[in-house]
Amino acid sequence: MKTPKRSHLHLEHSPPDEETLTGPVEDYLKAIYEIGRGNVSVATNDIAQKLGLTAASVSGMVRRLATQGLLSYERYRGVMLTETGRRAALRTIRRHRVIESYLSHALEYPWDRVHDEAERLEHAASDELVNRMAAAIGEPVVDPHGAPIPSREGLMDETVHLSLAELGAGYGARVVQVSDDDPEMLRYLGELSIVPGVELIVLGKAPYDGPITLRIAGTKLSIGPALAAQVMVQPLSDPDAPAH
Amino acid sequence: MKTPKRSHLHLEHSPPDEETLTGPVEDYLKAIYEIGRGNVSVATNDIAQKLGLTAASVSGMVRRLATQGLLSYERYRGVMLTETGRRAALRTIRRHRVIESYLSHALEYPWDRVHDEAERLEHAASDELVNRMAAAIGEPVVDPHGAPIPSREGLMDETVHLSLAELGAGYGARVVQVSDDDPEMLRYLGELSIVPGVELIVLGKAPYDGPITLRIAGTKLSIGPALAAQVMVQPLSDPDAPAH
DNA sequence: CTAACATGTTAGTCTATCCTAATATTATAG
DNA sequence: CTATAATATTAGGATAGACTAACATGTTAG
Repeated sequence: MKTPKRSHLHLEHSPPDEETLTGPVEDYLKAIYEIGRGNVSVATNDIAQKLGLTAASVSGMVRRLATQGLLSYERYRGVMLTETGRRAALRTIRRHRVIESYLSHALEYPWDRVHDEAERLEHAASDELVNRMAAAIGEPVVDPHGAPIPSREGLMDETVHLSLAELGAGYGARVVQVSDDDPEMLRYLGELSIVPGVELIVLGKAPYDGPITLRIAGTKLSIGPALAAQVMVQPLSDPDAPAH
Repeated sequence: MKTPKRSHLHLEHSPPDEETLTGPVEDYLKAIYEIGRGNVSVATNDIAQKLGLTAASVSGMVRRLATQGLLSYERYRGVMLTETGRRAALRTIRRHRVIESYLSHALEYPWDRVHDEAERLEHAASDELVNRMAAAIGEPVVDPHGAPIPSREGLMDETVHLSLAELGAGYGARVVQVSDDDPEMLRYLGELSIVPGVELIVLGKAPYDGPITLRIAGTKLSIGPALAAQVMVQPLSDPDAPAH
């Protein structure tokens, strides 16, 4: 399928027969994918907020992307990626996450700094480079924050995880993924050893959105619910059972 | 010296208090540096040709770069980098060559493919990334084609080398550097083992721009003068002496 | 020293991407 | 079921970067 399907509108100036998306276009597709988990209709404002743009800018861009067959768009009704758009988004996400992993594993980048660097490199790196990076560090399946890396074929694990804030008192869980875009928060989580792979137990939750008390690797600590909401976990089978 | 000096023109719209050069601007500065070897006045047409643009486009851009203090410009008279422009150019050249070296050493990129990849990455990679790459492969001083890498402080070996085409018959020499931007030519040179570091002897030069006969590592071969002109060499002390 | 050629610049467009301000649509609270 | 709030879109404009066509300046050959 070399030629992307066109939408009903037909304002095109040059035939978009390509795979030569610009940086901003890749950013839009990625944002739309990440907000909509791939196949839900997404609101203009949410895209604008995620990209740090005005809603007006998003309206304009989204109209053009629709004429290029990357998404379907009904005004005032939001936006949904087409299959072509979805593939492009996943390609960019793969690049981003492989680059993050490579920086972390091969160049000892601290985990709070890989995101910004990858944000720029993802638009410049060729597929060949990304694949070589992935091979060099053993084809990782998650990035340093625990986010799943799409395969070369464009498949990604889309499991939705529970957040630590949603976990009931007494439950044990393994940290699966943390939000990746706030370096300061990442440094703080790192200090607390709240990183993908570690196991923890929720000792207690103060009411009215109060702090959550945890035990991690023998240490007791407590964090606020806003932070806990950024930490995705996989509950361990048995309440009160120690991390196996 | 945080504030770049302004030229006579004063059309600026936003204060360029920067270090935030765009990709195209970095390309212009790099091209001007490479054509002028750093401190010679450079012609509009030469810049246009090097960048694959029209002369008209270059005229326009160059005027803007002058208002930003990156180069000095007198219309119809060519262009010369300021100290600020020179530093920016060398920063980009360092990025390019470190990236080429890294791709080659750490990711086993073939030497004919590193240039194009670096051409895109050089605008996206941070100084931190470039420095980590350089450190990871032992602070190389030349790139895979033998071109010198500017230091972090912006100093570069500017030695001008003889080309193989200029070398007299009977002379021995060590290949120092080859032109980097033609992948096909690089593959061919690689097949012939004409790579930086190897020693060779010019056995003969046919007159009227005829082929040049060489011995490299025991093998005899001959190449045309156009190709030989792209190979820079360091003559070895003694004519007829075998490569020591 | 001037005509012809080479080289360089300006004028006027174009596209991509963003913005602000004004307007339109949809959703919601009484 | 309307008035208001929330959301989204259009209108109009800016900037960076590129192009073509027309014009200007320099250089050089007789």
